[in-house]
Parts: sequence; structure tokens; C-alpha cells
Amino acid sequence: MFGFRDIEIIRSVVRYGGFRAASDATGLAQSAISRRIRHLEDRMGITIFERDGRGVRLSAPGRRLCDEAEILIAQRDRILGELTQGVMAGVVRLGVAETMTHTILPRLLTNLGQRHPMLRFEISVDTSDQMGQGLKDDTLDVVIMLRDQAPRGIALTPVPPVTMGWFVSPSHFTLPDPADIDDLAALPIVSFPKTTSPHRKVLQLLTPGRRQPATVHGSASIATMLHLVRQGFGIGTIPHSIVEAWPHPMLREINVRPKARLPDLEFGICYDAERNGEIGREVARAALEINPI
Amino acid sequence: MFGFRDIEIIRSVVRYGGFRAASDATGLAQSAISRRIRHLEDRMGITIFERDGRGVRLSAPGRRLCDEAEILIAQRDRILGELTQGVMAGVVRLGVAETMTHTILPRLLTNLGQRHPMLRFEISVDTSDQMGQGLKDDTLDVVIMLRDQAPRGIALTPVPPVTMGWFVSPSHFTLPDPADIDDLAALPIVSFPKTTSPHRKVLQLLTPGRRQPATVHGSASIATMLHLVRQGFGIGTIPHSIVEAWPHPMLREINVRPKARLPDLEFGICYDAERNGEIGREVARAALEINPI
DNA sequence: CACCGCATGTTCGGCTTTCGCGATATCGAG
DNA sequence: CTCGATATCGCGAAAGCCGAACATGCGGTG
Repeated sequence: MFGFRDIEIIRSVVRYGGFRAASDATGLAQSAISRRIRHLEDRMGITIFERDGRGVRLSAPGRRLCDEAEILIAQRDRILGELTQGVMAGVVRLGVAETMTHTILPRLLTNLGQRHPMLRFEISVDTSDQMGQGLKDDTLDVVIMLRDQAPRGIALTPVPPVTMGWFVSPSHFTLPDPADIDDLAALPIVSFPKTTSPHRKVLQLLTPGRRQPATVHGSASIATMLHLVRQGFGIGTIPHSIVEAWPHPMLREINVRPKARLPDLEFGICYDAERNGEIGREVARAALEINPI
Repeated sequence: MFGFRDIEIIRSVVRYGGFRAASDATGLAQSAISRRIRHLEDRMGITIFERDGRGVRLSAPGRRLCDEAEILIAQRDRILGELTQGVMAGVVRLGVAETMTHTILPRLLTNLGQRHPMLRFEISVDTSDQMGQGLKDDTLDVVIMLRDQAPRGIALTPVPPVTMGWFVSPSHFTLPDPADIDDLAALPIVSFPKTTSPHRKVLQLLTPGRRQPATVHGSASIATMLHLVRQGFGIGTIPHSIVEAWPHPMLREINVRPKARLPDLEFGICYDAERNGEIGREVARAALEINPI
């Protein structure tokens, strides 16, 4: 077993060419260096320095130890520096609602990566309620999620709203132009998962005054939603930005009356201000910078 | 500043979920863990664990420290294991005569690499006298060099001899068939550097009984020797294996009388048995394995 | 060739600092 | 109030360091 102190001393001996010179450099007595290295050699059962009457030279295993130890020390110093000088570094566990992966996320990560090259991201895509839980039990550091599903006591910075539209495959369904609520509610609907607020809002929009509740399917995968709508499984509530990113000839937006319009999705950047205030504020800053409100 | 012990303890606390549980796991008293971590936090000026009445949780910088420390500990254990269990690992500084780079070196390295995957090679190509010096002043671990130039007190394992031939560009020079010593000595000759024994042997071969010493140029680069011979700068003394590796229509071997034949090059694997016996023997073993004598 | 100074590493006794233990105080949640 | 957790404190053991004395090799000098 060896410690950082041991290998620092070995490095000094190698660098300055002897125990005596190293003792000047390290501020230790020469005897202390001699004794430490001898003890280390005994503990590890290897020879690190070969001695003869006029000095010391590294042995083969000593040189190996020294080579590797150099890296170890450098890493410790880097860690130490990053931690004490407040450099943004390490792993950020970032949770993202899928819609965001097609809008601000790429630019957000680019911006953060440029400003903080030592930062690494661990990105999960999940439903907002799951990620809200992650924030609370400290399995996620920062989450970009639906604002109205953010847990209590969590810092929240809004990002620009995402507009929604009704989409249909024209070869499977025909609708009046403009369509009204009842026209939409008569068809199967594909929306977000039922644990999310947009799903509930769709239900609320369609249900009032109707005896038969609308059929609303939920999907946590936007790609799946698109496929289902294209294949005529139903009509979909989909962010405009998604359709722009993946345009498809089988997909057309339905023109609806004002009362049937879908509300915008309101996302926000959420984090525990106590625990992750620093990185959270930085993510919020980056979001503002790439997409000023 | 933190030591291995510190981060091992932190890891225990994280892994077992608290100071008390970690104290059982590490065999330390709970008070010792508490005090050590507090001192560490004071020294580094950061909070590693957030405490409240019912336990501890990692803070953000604490998690970073813990993540990075895990890697540090793993590396230390790897180094320790390799050193104490005699695993062949680390960097081997290997010196090679250029001729060998075209003969046994590739297979030698392949063999060694397969048997000792943790080994890294740092290969230098130089003249044998230079590398002999490198062996003595411990800037090279193992050298494949001309046997007769190996320093004293160095372990030496022979490798199969390399046969030499006289080569010429037929469009520039015409020679009798077979050629005799005087025919060769009348032309400019391109050979190895004049510090090497093959160069001296060429001189000895050509000089006896001649009033005018032969003109022998030296080159430490075999590629240059080949170019010079091809361009008619002179005739060359070149290993057969080199010409086989780089065949060229402008290059033809001269048929010479027995007395004008060049002696074989005798190479050997050299190393300091004291310092690098282990790896040296292993290189010798590999050489025998790929090319049994 | 013997001697002596110089430089280097080693060993040893004594002292300081670090570290751990055990008992006890303290704190928050149920 | 009690339970389960961490914090604090005094004591003692161990590790680590220092300085001095000692051993060894090299090179200059008479």
C-alpha cells in the first residue's frame, strides 16, 4: 500500500537526483526520506531505489511505480483544483422531457459544453412526473420538465412555450375546416402519457358536456406518436416544433376553431437551489442566452 | 489535500449509507469517521456531506469527489497489484537496430503484446553503439543490437544471423561475374555508419594489400542506403532481408567470389540482467518462439 | 599509496503530531 | 419522550519527523 505522500517523495527523489537533494526540495530531513522509502519498500515487498555508496537510482519496478504515480498525482491535483476553485466539472445528471430534445436541448448542451469544457452530461429522457421524483431523491441534478409538474421547493426558470397542434393523416380521416371540439373528440386521439399534465388538459378540453369521454391514448415516445398518427391510428396532439423537425407528407395540421386550440406546453428548468444551485443557475443562464424570451 | 484513506472512508460512507454503518464496515469507530471527514472538509474548504438530524447525504461537490475518487482508488489498486504480483506491465524502452525493424521486430512485438497485454513499448531506432550506451546509463531497458558492440556485463541472447549481399544498380555500374575484392573496392561503397562493426568489417575486407583505401560511405538510414545505390551513387552492402522487403528493379545483387563475401550480421538481445532481467528474458523468449534457431 | 575532505545514505533516540477509541452530548423525526 | 443518527472531548497509542552519529565511496594531495 502506498499513499500520495510516498509517491510525491519518490518523485522528488527522482526529479532532484537523490535523497539529499529531495530533502531540500521537500523540506523533510534526509533521514526521514530514507526511512519512509525503506518502509515503503518493505511494505510493498519490492525494491524502488537501488543504492550504492554514492547515491540511488530507480529500479525497474521503481520506474514503473514512478511513471504511474505521476499520473495519479496529476489527477488528484486536477480534482483538488476543480473542487476548491469552483470550476464547473464532473458529471451533471440532466433530465429532459422528450419534446425538449428536439427544441432547445442541442443548442443548450453546445452552449454549456463550450463554456464549461470539463462538464460531462448524463442525460435521461423521461416523463415529467418521473423526473420530478428524481429531483427530490437526488438522482437528477437538473431537469427540463413541465412547469406545472415541478415538485415544491424547487427552483424553476421558465423557457419559451412550445405551441401544439392537432395533426392527422388526411388519407385516413377527413375533418371539417375548421374543426370543432366534437369533431376531434369523435376520433381516437394520440397524446402524451396519461400521467402528464398535457394529457389531462386534452381530456379537459374534450370532455365538458359530452356524455361519452373521448378516447385518448398515451405514449411516452414522440416517435411512436408520429407513427401512430401517420398510420391512421388516430389524430395526434403534437408540438409544432416536432413536426417541423420530422416533416412527413402523411401528416397535416388540422385547422380548428379557437375553442379547440391546444394550450402551449410550459416547460421550465428545475433544480434544488440548495444542492445544485450553481449548475442549475448555469443551465438557466445558457437557456436564456440561446433563446431570449 | 486528501489522501487515499480519506476517499476510501468517503466511499464506505456512501456505500453503506451513513457514518455508523461505515464504521462497522471499515472497522473504525464512528467518532473517527466523523472527525476525519470534518477535518477533510475544513482542509479543502468544501462540504462533502450534508448532515441533518437523521443522517448524511452527499453534497454536489461531495458526489464529484466521490465519483473521481473511485477511479483514483481503482488505479492505485491496479498499480499495486501489477507491482506486487509481478504482472508484466508498464513501459519497456526498447532499442532496435534498423535492420531488425524489417526482420524479427514486428512478429516479436506481436508475440509480446499478446502474451503481456499490459505492456507498452517505447521503441527507438539507433546505431548499436548509441544503444549500448543507452543500456549502460539506463535510458533503454532492452536492446536488439549487434552482438559485438554490446557493453560488458550485459546479458546477451543471440538471434538468427542476417546475411548480407553486395548490391548495385546495373545501369550505372558493370562488374565482372563473379566480382573480386578489387573490383568492388574500385567503386564507391555505401554501408552502415562508420561507428558500427559492419562498416569496419567492410573496410577490413577491402583494404588488405591495397595502397589506396576504399571509399566507404556510411548511412544510419537503410532507406537512404537503398536510394543511393539505386541512383548509382555507389554499390551497397545491404541485408538480403531488406531487399526482399523492398524489392526494386534497379537493384541487383552482385555475384562475388568467396573471399569477397560479406560476413553475416550477428544480432543479439541485450539487457542488464540485474535491472531488467525479467523483461529481458521475456523478450529473448519471444524471439526464440517466433524464430527458433 | 595513504590520507583527508566531501558528499551521500543509514541508523537511532527523543519529541511532536496525527489518529483512533470510548463515553457522552446533541439533534431531528415520529 | 424515545430512537437512531452525528458531534465532541479526553486520553493513549502509533506514525512521522528531526538531528546527530555512523558508514561508505570518490577524488584530490602530499
